[in-house]
Amino acid sequence: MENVSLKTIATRLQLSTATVSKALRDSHEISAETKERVRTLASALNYVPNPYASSLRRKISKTIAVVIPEVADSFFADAINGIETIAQSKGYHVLIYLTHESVEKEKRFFSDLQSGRVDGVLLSISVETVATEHIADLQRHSIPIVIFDRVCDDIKTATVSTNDYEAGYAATKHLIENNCKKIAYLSFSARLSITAKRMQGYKQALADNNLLLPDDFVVSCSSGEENDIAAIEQLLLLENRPDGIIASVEKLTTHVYVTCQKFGLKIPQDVAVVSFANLKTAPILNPPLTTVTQPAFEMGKAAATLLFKALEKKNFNLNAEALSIPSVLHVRDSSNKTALQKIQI
Amino acid sequence: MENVSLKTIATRLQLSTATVSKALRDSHEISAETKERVRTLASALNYVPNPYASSLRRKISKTIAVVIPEVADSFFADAINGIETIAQSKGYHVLIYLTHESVEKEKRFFSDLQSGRVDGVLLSISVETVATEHIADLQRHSIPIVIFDRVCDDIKTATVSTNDYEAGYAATKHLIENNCKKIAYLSFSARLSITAKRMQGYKQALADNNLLLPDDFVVSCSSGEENDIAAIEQLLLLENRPDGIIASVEKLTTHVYVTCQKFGLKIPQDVAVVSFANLKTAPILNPPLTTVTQPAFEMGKAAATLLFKALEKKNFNLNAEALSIPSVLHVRDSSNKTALQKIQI
DNA sequence: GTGAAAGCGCTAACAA
DNA sequence: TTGTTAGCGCTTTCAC
Repeated sequence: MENVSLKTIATRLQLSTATVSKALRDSHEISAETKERVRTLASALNYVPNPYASSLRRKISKTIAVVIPEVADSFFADAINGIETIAQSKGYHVLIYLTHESVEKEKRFFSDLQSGRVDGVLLSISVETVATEHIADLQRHSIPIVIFDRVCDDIKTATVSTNDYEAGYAATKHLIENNCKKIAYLSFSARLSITAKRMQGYKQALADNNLLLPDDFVVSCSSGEENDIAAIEQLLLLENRPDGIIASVEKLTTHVYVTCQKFGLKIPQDVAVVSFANLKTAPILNPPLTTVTQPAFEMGKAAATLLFKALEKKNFNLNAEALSIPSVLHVRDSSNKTALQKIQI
Repeated sequence: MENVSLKTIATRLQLSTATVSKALRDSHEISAETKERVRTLASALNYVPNPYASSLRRKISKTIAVVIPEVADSFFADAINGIETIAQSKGYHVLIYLTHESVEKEKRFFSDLQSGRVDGVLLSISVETVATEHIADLQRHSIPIVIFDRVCDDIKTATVSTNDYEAGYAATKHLIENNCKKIAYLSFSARLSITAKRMQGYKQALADNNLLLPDDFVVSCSSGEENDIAAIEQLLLLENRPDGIIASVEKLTTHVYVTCQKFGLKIPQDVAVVSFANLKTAPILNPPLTTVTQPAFEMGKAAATLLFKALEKKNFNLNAEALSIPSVLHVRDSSNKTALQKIQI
């Protein structure tokens, strides 16, 4: 099938491509009659403009990039959903890049994005990302970036996050109120904003309740599944083992549940559990899991909305924006045998 | 920051853009010395070629589109992972389009893709898709398409699926072997290849075991969460209620579990359950869920690999390809109190 | 081994 | 209101 271009239409209608182009973009300088003729033929021929030709000329791509660590995580899946919803409504296209938690990949993506391939970027940094020159580099190319969830203070731009500190505090307080005295915190990587803030909240709640805990109650889990499991097992084998656990990321939940079962520990009687998770199956776990649920979909929408504001108004100052959307504590049996609650944090 | 182009490098080196272009593409007609000078300056200036200019000229975009119903589903999340892995290794970019089960959106996406925006498409059709003209249209523009998971016989192209019929059969047989006599099947949409084939397997297994069941043991669930829940409740309130349930898609699992609990029905004693699902939490559900697990990641990789074969060899015949990667039946407590098994179907 | 010139399909400035 | 011209940044003959 031969491709139809502006020229095809122009020749057939004895017009110039410029006129056809303007007609299709509904320019006021074209007569109603010509517009009509052009539109009719265009749709009859099934004309679809070549976006790259337009992009080359106009220097805008109508495309954004989403750079995230992974998709197989309820948070990111929901966030993409939110992003895609907004992008679709704006007629934008969405490129997906997965870093798989590797800075090297992140850097490669960012370097490529200097090419003009996209008009803006939504980013959630990899766990390895400490230096942020690659991000600043892209900003110097005037590509607006909005960082969501896993933010980074070094990067001067808009952020969309949730109240991680308060959530960590609320989760811990909740466990304390349910008679936990020895609460462990499973960290993902202390470098990551989200885990760090959640941990600060956890520590503050402990301090506010005069609970002093040994150092090994904060367990770092970020060096592979095997190691994570080993670390969790070690924690639960401590003579002075915890009676409460806070899992700072969703994927640790299964390990905690499995390990408890392996050691014959009952949840919540022996160990109460709260996870930062967006699992749709939380209510049907054994036992139902108390979760801190992030507003993933909303965060995706908010981040995309901010990005489009920056794209639409060039004098919009992204640096001034730091949105926070609250998480929700869903109390279920894993931390509490009695009431089912939904607490806005 | 001003953008560096081929021209920038050419002027600085007193060369023509043609030479620079060839040097960067490592053409044999350029001297080693010139290549070296060009490469050095290019990397010093942080030159990144404009993909759209190249695309316009060469008529290839190094980009593929993934058109799927949703992301917030373990199968599609894992599949994207597989797709992205292959795409990254080929230096390709991935555009994501979510149909949210709407043909209208699917059609709009396919119409846009006629523009030359992508070199190929990976597709899993929406539940509403019956007519497939929009897909054939795109094929007429010589864009190779590989359909995965939710295939469609009307479309003449390569497919990657799993052995849905056998999986449906195996799941049913498994329940029968575990003493279920009245097995219900929760369909998603009978039009969809996957649910239809799973159902055929289910029916054949029933027939092979001389189990005759009333029509209302096949329940259609595809008209919204509310309705799905109502339908499942109705099923479990039947006087002659099922003692086994097969959920043909992941998202129905929660509804089944919740409804059973609501009615005080014990899984598996009162009702055994098997779900087609890729839930990472299957082992820690209450009770652990017996699943038919699709090889999502592998299917994504296989589909992408096929697409790239078609992209690389223009005489590669996609129509001849119909790959099937087997699912696995993970037997857990929801269908069986005793042994834990992993059965290759 | 290098360069000049044309052109991919579109848009924008300027004439007519 | 319409058309001419130039050019976005790159690749590709083809000449030198």
